[in-house]
Amino acid sequence: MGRPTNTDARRAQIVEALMQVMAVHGFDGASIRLIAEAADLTPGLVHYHFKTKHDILLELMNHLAALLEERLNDALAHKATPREHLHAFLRALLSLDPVDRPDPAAVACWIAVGAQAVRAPALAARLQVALAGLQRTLAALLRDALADAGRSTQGAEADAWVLIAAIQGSFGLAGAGVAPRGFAADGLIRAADALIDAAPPAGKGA
Amino acid sequence: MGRPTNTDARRAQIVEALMQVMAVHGFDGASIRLIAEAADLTPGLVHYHFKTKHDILLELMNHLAALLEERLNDALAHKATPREHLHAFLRALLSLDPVDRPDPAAVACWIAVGAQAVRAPALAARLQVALAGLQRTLAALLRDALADAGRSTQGAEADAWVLIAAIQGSFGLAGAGVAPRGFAADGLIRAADALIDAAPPAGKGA
Amino acid sequence: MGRPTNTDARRAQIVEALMQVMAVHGFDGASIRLIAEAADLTPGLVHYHFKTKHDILLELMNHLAALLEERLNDALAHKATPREHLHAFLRALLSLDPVDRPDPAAVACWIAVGAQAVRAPALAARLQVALAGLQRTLAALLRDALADAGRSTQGAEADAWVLIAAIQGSFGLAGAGVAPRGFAADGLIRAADALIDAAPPAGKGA
Amino acid sequence: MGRPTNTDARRAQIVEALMQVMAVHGFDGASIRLIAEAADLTPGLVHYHFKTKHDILLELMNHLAALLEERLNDALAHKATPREHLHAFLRALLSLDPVDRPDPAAVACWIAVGAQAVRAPALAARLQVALAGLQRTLAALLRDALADAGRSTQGAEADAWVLIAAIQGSFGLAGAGVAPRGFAADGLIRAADALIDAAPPAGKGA
DNA sequence: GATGAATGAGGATTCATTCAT
DNA sequence: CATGAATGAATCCTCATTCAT
Repeated sequence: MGRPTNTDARRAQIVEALMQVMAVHGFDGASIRLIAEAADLTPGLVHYHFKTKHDILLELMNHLAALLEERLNDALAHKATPREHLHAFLRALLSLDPVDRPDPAAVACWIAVGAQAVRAPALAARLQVALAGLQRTLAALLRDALADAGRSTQGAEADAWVLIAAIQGSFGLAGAGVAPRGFAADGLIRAADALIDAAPPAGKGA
Repeated sequence: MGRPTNTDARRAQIVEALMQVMAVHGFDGASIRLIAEAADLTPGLVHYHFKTKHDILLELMNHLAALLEERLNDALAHKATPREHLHAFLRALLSLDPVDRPDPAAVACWIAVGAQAVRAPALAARLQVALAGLQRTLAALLRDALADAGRSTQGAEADAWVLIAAIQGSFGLAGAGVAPRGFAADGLIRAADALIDAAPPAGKGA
Repeated sequence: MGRPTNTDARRAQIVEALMQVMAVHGFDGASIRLIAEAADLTPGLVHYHFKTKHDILLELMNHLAALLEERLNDALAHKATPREHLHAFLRALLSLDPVDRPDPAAVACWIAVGAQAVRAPALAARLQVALAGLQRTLAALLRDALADAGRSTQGAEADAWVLIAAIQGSFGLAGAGVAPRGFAADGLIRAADALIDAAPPAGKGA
Repeated sequence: MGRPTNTDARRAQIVEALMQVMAVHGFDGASIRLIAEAADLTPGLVHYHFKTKHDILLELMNHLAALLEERLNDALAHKATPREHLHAFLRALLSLDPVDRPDPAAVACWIAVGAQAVRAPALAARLQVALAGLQRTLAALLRDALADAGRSTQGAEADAWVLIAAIQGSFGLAGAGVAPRGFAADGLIRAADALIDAAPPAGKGA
């Protein structure tokens, strides 16, 4: 039966390496040589496991999406009032939850992946799926909180997109060193609360 | 005596070409050859007018900042109620105002510039200045609207940053083809209104 | 497992190619393309084995120094009277010994390397080591010959430098096609003899 | 009659600039831009006065030859004993005469020109003429000194070449930072004296 | 699986030279 | 005379990818 395959481990190793390198150098700056060095492998071996550099990026996208989903599930596991639930979720997304501090490289990559998606349709498709999932979860949480506050849930869908845009944007601002450090989590929670509180009362049929 | 200078025109031409190419290929993908072709010049001439490719990017950043400022001033020129003022401003930023549709390339570039700023301190500095200016304007508008609504203006600064993050983020989402087309302007205006309506009443000293 | 290395052979091949090309075109004229052609390799491969062109030059310097040392040792191996020893050494350096005619490219390179050393500190350092070793050997031979002739050995150090300067200079003159062909060896041996014969007698402790 | 020509002054200015730049960067490193900057001119104007970069080098060679000749004449003007005469001449060549310290750039250029002469026949020819003139002068001085010392003048021609080689070589060693600073003048004068003192007596017919 | 040599295209940049003004 | 734009070839070097071992 020969030697047991280590392909999965190697692929994970390479994807992780791309994430680290890409966080610093961007996708174009992440040469196969740098990736191989970060993974402690040879360039040739990288291409044995991935046909092209772009394929590594696709797998990294999957990896990031999985990390995100995991984080979401963690946030949803804690039972609390709907509004606290929403707060916990936003904090988790923005990585400020003190219990579980994630890889800052993942955040940096998220921006880089977004920039790259403009010109890589396959990547954009995967990103869209991940974000759509995120939006669904967020919208559900919003609906719960709105209902709990006796408000119409009609705007939940759209509000969820706005919050996601704000999250995505605050990653970018943080990456560029713009905006006061730490404004994001507090600001977003304020905004979410405002969206709930300013929603029209549930009332008629809506 | 001597040949008249056309440097300013040429530089503008090259910056414009970088913007067009960068919107499609990103900064790293915008080779001097592509830029030169887009500007209908020789690669050598591009380097005659700009010492390095990065210098073109810096000038493009200035150009984008100028476009932004112009758009801001236009938005502020129209007199109206404070809230309408704010709405007009947000619409202008998101380029959905039917009167004055801007180059979509500028929007695409804005994202690419943000991604590049992580690795280019000079660029990040320029971006920071531009965004800080934008935040000041937005905060002022918010304050007016809050005051007019009899609300405390205390949160205006922070709220302005959140709105900017949301704007920046919606550019990114749009670029990646994520999120329903056109959600941005309506969503952001809803959010801005919510932030105003949910603010505590002005009242006691706060 | 894995492909066997041929780096050492390739590097030697490239260094040799640089030597041939440099002898004709100088260092600046020795483009990577020319070097690769001379070595029958691709330009890319040259850079696979040497990070920069300057690195090839450094290794060439080492190569030349090794060739020199080899030649020196050969010359010192033949036993004879001290003065004959010195003559053999000078002839060997000037490459006129009919028994062992060296690569004229090596001589041409020696001049080019000297000219380049002005601008390349690392190269200058290596050159200095090689020449200092040469001077030590030459001074020792001079001392032997002086002692054998009953002369003071005090000036041996300085005289060795003068001889080295004359050797270096005659390479240059030969390269430029100046000076009668073949003047160098005879002239230098005459000069060495004169320096010995004109030295003050050993006598008092000096 | 129009504006008076300033061509000669401009050409001299450019030649001088090449000398300064070449002393630091070598001939290949001396770009037209650098030369123009050093001469406080525009690149275009440089090519108005010289068809090619190589032409400037040729004129520089002439300039250096003229400087050399001037220096020789100065040295020969001082009357003294033949041997003192020779000493003065050597000191003058090696630029250690405290009365008239020359441009160190000229010395640095001299080496660079020599290295370039290998591949520029026209340059080599001019260099040859200059050095042959130098050799004639030096041989004459040697002959005087030999005759004055009652020695045969037969070896004067060859000895002059050796001294020139030593001078040329010591420039190179100095440029590369090799050899003890200042060894050159003293060493060469010692060598010249030795060549005279060790020459056979004039005697029979020589 | 793994190594490392090899390739070829393409990257930014420099530069001598020409020429319109 | 002088300026400065313009050109095109050549520069070194990097890189994703392939392949022999």
